[in-house]
Amino acid sequence: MYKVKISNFNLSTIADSGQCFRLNKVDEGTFNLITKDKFLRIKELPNNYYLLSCGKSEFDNYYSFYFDLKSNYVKYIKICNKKDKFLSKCIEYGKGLRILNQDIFETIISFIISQRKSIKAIKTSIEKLCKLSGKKIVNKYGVFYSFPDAKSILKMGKAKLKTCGLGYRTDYIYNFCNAVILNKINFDKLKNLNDEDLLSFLMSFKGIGIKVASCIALFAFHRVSICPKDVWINRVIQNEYNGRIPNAYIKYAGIIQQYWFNYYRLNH
DNA sequence: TGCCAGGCTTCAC
DNA sequence: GTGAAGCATGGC
Repeated sequence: MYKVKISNFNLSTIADSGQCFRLNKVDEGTFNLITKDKFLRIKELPNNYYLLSCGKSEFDNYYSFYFDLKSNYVKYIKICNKKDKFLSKCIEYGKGLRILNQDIFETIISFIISQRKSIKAIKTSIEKLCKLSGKKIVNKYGVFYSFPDAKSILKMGKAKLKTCGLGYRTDYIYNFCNAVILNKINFDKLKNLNDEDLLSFLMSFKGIGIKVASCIALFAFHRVSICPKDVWINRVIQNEYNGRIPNAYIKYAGIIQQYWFNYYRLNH
């Protein structure tokens, strides 16, 4: 167990933000997080303290980066034009938001699943996938399942994979996993690509278009200028900004859109 | 119960 | 290059 103080951090907001799908509230102030094959229990304590089920070294080496705790969100928030009442409202509403650094493979599969699904439905599909092909994790908090790797997903076969409620996305996922094994894709090397090349690489796979590629680039590669445009963000841009993102926001458009998304999705 | 969801591919034009 | 049709399924 490790107790640590974290400022500008709100687990409920992050859990509802649609960037990760396995951070779940189990009780008021208590959350479970499964990333890849790791389980974490987090409990909120008074005065911005948190009790984590991991040790200090795991926190320093993994979760501090995962939750993007080294970034200064006050700096990001300052970009907001004070006259922009809409964004100010979104930022106030989304206080404690973080753009996570998630596992690349897990993020790719999760966002292929995400297309034309509600967040609730995405979570259901992902849990089924993990239960059918992930590794069992048993601890004092319960029974959980790791996020499977490409090999485990392929081993299931298409028919079983489809029972995760994937519909026409089944082939996309199956083919991507096949490519991972056959082409021996080195995910770490992708980190060296510039934004444009990274998006092109991701979009070379069937089932990954500009929106899904942008989500992957932002939520797994931390490309904070890339702005995924889904139905909600398009509505915001149309209804609040006359169809165009203000120039001042372009550098951190990925972060700005996350505040927009959180607010707009839950208030319209 | 019909409509919508963190869209993409395919096919006209 | 742009626009529209078709797509599987869960959740509300």
